[in-house]
Amino acid sequence: MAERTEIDNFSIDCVIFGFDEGVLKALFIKRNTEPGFGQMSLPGGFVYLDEDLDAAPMRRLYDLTGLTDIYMKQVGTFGKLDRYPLRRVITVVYYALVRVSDYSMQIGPDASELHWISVKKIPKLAFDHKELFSAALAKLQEQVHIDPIFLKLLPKEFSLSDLQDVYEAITMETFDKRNFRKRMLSLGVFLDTGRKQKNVSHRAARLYRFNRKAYKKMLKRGQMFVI
Amino acid sequence: MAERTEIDNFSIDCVIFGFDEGVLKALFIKRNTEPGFGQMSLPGGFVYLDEDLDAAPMRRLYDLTGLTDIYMKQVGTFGKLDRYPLRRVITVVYYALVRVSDYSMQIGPDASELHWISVKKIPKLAFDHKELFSAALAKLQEQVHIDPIFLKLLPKEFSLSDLQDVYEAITMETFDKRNFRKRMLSLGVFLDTGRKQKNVSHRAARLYRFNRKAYKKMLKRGQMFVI
DNA sequence: TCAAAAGTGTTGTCGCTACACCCATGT
DNA sequence: ACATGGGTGTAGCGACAACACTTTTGA
Repeated sequence: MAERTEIDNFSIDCVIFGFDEGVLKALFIKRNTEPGFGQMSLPGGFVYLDEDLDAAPMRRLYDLTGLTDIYMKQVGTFGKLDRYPLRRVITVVYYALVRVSDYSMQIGPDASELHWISVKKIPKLAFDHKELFSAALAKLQEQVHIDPIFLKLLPKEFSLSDLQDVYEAITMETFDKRNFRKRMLSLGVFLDTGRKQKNVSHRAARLYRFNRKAYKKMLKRGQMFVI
Repeated sequence: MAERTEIDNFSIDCVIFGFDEGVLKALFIKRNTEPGFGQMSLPGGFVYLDEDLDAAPMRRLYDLTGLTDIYMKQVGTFGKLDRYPLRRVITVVYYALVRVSDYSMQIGPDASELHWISVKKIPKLAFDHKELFSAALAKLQEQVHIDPIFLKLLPKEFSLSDLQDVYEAITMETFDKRNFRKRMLSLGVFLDTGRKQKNVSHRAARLYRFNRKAYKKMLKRGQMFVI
């Protein structure tokens, strides 16, 4: 591949959220270069001069994990003078949502170690990455009421308990099971597949599928995923 | 003033909202340089290398209008390759809220003309500024339910009708007068000053003032300005 | 038979909506 | 006296919160 020019005072950082066994996690890199050697940080990188801004985080995520077609959303842009020690760098933060089960680990050249870490147990991060991460989490918590975010975190077929687990993990609240189900089913966007869970050591749950057409109608009715 | 280095592929643009006689307006510049000569555009400019990102739109607004201490909020960052004809420029959009009555016109060197234009009658704009403007308006429409935005648009003392006018102008909806007042007064954050309008050719309205302490309590109760 | 999670209805309360007329003031 | 906006109350309905037990399945 030919060398491409980077805009070297302009970067992107990604907060990659995944959902794993009822826990909301994010993907971090242990830095193996200075500055910040040995510290955890968000995966990020510079933007190429001949690359759309929104393409940069996608490319970075692909290099890191091999995943494509990932849902990404811009969180905000951070540009304090001292946020990066070597020089002045403005960064745009994105969050991504991935199914951890789809995820295939591919360690790129500048990522010595990748770690999924629970959002409730975030360690000290390099530079101002804690602030970037918090902004992304706050944005996700806003969006969960507006968009069908669970779609990007759950498999195609899922139980209502899975759904509730996602909502509880993101909002950090707990909900009454009956009220939650009533509310979700009343939206009319979940289709009972007739199938059930297999190989579970308890009563098997019904599996549902999201119905996009019904979702469009729901939006026209002005309904949301607010709980 | 000493010359400062600009980051020349990185700019900010401002959508400056004002409220004037019941109409929500935004401030535009008629460009007097190429590219886009003669077209309306958002006030914007480059970021200095030794300047915090968030300081840049404040500086630009000050140069343009002489106003300081203005409420500003980041809308988003736009970075398509072809968005600016001369070269690759990534731009961060901010919106600002000003009281048109406070506003003192000061035309800077690269602004041949400034115009307040109703958000319902936006003309063709230079480059991708229509998209930037629309994003800012959408953000404002979200925020109006969350933050006491009217404070930045109205004088210190205002009538409930003024308040309703602001909400209707921003949301582009109309509300029942009785329900609107009931709702707003029930929040307990508006203090009757005992004063009334002067020199109006109809019954004078009571003037209210916003109570910040009561507002903090309201937030703790989890209430919002949703209508 | 036990453990673990799935699944299921009702009732009360509170908040929202809809709706129409009289009042104060300046011209 | 008239035009203009200011100011007020109620009733019905619908949405949400609170709440506990039975069912299914595999180990």
